[in-house]
Amino acid sequence: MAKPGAMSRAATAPALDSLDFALDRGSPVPLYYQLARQLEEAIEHGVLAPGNLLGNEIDLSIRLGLSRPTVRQAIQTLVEKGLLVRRRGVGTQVVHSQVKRPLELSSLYDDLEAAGQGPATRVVRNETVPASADVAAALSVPEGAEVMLLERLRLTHGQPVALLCNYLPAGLLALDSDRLESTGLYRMLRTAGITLHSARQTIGARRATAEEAARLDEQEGTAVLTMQRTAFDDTGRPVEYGTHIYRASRYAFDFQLLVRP
Amino acid sequence: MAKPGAMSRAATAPALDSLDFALDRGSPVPLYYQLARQLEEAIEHGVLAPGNLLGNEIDLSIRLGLSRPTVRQAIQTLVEKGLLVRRRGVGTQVVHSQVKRPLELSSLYDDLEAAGQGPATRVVRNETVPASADVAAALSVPEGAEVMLLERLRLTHGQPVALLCNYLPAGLLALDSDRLESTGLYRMLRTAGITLHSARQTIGARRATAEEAARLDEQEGTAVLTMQRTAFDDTGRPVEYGTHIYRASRYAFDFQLLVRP
DNA sequence: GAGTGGTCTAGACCACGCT
DNA sequence: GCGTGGTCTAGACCACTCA
Repeated sequence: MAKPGAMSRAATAPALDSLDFALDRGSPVPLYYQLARQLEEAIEHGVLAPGNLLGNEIDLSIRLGLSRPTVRQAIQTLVEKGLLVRRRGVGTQVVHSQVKRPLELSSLYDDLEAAGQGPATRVVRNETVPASADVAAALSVPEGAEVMLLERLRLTHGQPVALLCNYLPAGLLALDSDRLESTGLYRMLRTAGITLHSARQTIGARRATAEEAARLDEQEGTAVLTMQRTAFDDTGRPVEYGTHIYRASRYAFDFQLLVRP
Repeated sequence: MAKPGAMSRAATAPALDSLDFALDRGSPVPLYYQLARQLEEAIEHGVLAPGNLLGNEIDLSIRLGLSRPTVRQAIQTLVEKGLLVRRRGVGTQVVHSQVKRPLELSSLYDDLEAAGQGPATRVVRNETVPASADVAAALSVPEGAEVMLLERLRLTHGQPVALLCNYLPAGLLALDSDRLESTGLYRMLRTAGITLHSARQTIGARRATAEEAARLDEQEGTAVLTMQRTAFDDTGRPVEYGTHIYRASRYAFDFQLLVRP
């Protein structure tokens, strides 16, 4: 009982038979997505345990009244999320634990989420300034052109954690400081109709300057994490450039990588 | 002419008409993959310029003698790579530059590639040791159990860049120091039939200890980048745990994120 | 040899963005 | 309204794994 690994590797079609998936053909939500979502929940809730086989796709599609491609599409999204593994001639099984929650890329999402609600943010500066050389290069604007500068201090539990300095092309959107403190930059971009597509990041380390240390409540010379990021929208135009400094004693980048075959 | 953005946004079916894709139905390589590969090359070589529309999927499939789902599958893989963007009612177009080469996740791949050939690696220790508490927890083995310890120094241009300390479950594979210096750990894992599935990483910063500084040719107290990583195989079992230290003055993590809708 | 996922086809209807 | 991608169907054959 207490011995892990004592049971044989994979039970054939375990609790899956008794699972009833509720598919609503009237819903605007795609069927494959409804199925994927419910499979994901079953895995999260442990109804489908790690190592369990899913049963073959054809049976599944018959049982669910779906076509096989639709079922495959549902499974595929979970494979891409790292929750399921497909093997030819074997079947589809739930990944053996470990890989679960913090799937998404993160780093960007960390900040996305965090900016959304959790930690507090204090806007220190919010104004337009002429672009310096590096900012101009990152945003593809002429040097000296007006850009928006946004400087924020992020805190958790009343303690400063990071110093965020962001630059955006002038006139991209209205940056209301109050909304920024409660809503976060990326959410504001999205509601302004700007759909992010990709971002390039560099993470490094160095010692804090006296001013940085003071702002972060640390001693001069402590090690800090640095990050520069340029974010691009759908069309490939840069929409944001940021230079961030994180207090290494209170913050680390934590994320999960999926190895694509 | 020199004015960017002067041309209208997207030419309808530009050079694509004259592109001849060579699809070999006899090849074991899937058709969708052959097509994806050739589209990708066309984009890389600038035959398909950023902003160009691809022409609708149905015409494409007819022209190529493929079914629409197959063409979609090809396009889909490039969308996931960030090279193409699909818009309803508009079409599929090449992403506006910027996003190109260093697409893959990296960090892991950095090291994968780097370990493969580029920089030199010197194996400092290669032996079995009893697992300490943190190692035991990461590898899911009892504390004190034998594990392989691998300590390497990585150099570029004759300069030390990183101190890599890795732990693997005992008996997982034979670790030949010579091969490790020329082939890299991850490549050895793969050739040993171990297929990596995912990894959890934490990137932080701190000041170097005297010993670390000496090994990295730095002064005591410099800021260094730290990374801990646990890698899992297909079945979710941990196969490797690493604690790495990078010289911040010579190394930074550089990667690209794709924002999934 | 039996069973699995991997690929592929030839249609269909719908939702959305544009003009 | 028209054209686009988004979804879905009901089949088919192949390649691989395992007993």
